[in-house]
Amino acid sequence: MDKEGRSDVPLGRRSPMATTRVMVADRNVITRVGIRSILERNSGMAVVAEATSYEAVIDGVDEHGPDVLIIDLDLGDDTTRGLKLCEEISDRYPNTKILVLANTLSEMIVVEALRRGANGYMCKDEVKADELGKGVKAVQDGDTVLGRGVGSLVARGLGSTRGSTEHLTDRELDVIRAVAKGLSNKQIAHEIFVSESTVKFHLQNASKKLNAHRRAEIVHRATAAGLL
Amino acid sequence: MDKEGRSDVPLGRRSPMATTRVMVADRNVITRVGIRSILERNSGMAVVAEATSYEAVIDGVDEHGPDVLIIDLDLGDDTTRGLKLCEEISDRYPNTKILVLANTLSEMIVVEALRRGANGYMCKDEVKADELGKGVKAVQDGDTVLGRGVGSLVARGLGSTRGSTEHLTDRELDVIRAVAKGLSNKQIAHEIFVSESTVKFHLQNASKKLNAHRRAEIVHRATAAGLL
DNA sequence: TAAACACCTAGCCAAATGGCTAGGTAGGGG
DNA sequence: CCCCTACCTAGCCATTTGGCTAGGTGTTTA
Repeated sequence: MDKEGRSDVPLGRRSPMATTRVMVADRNVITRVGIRSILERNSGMAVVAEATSYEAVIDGVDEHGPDVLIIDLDLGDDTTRGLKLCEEISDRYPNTKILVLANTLSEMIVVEALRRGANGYMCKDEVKADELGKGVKAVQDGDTVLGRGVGSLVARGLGSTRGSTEHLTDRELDVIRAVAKGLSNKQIAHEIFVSESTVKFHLQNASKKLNAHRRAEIVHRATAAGLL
Repeated sequence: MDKEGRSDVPLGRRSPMATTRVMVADRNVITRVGIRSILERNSGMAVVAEATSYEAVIDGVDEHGPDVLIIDLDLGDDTTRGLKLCEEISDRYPNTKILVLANTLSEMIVVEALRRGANGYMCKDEVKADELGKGVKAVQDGDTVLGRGVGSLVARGLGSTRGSTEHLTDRELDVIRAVAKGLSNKQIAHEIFVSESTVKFHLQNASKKLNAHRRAEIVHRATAAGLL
């Protein structure tokens, strides 16, 4: 998996030309083509790489050292991996700015992504064609970009006194996924090899974090947040 | 908005040229641009209209009489409207073939869409670039197209003895939405002005239709099916 | 007109849930 | 070293649920 070396090539601003080198990570061809078209239409941008899986993102960034990585966090069946990827990329390749382009909009994910090194967050369904290019330029310049709707969402979140943005632990997610499958606490306990009490414990904690009071609501909110 | 007339022009195969006239309905710019790029890349196709709302779809079809309408059923906050739209379009404009291009894949929605006049169903995340063009051509030729993954899904569904594809009634959806909000049966009963018994009744029916046994699972499945 | 459907209501009972208190371990970081 | 976090367990009790049976209405459709 690990391709070794290659870090000897200086990343970022390597070209004397003013073209912004963009990499697109999205499992959806239509979206990739769309982004490419929009970006290459007018402004001096070039899509130099594409990826459709988490592994390919790392490889691509390592190989092409793009100025900006446009990424949909949901590249598989575990959005959490997308978050971790942000952390890894921003950590190992600080010259590559990250612009998250998500399908769904959830305060929790937005905050989490930014906390882990993303430089911008936009929502596919909200963004207008020209905003995409501007967003890419902005993150490249070191700005933090929050697309249409995203900014106000986060602002509202910050406004509320409570830090409603605590993120769920792995175990809590395990339990929630099981709940979504319709399992009882007893069944879940058996499935993940803990006692029923523990299952209830995790659910109680998840309830508080998600501000829900019934398991059906927990599932709903977790789904809406894109955690499932 | 409404450009008047134009319906005097005979629809379909109007042009001596072989170009297929396509209309794209999707709220997402990126997707619209992507589809346009892919279709116009090689094959003799032209995107003659776009729409981003349910109303605009009708207007657009009426005005441009496209050969094929590529549509994402989810153009607002109620997928059900997308289904109804299929019915209306295929009813009033039989010369316009409908190719559904969905984000999510749910047997229930697929079957329902086909039943209501859609000529094809593909999933954005699964489709490959060349398949899109082929799909459009195929539905234009009168074929029924089921994209990658869709076919096998439906086949599996038909294979199972049970007609697991019954669709939820309005009332059932009301109740499920309330459940997703975390309300108890009592609260739901109060909210929609029926007795608690009725709420339980609707939930029992929904359970059977969705093959779920717990309200959390009902919410999950309904969400996965794009009904929420 | 009969069947089919969506809709509404009642009551029963075992099981599951939510909300709480009150403990325990192990690891990481200041 | 202590604090914080994630993780695990126990018990209590009121409330909610799932699953059932057994009715009712009005509308649409064959």
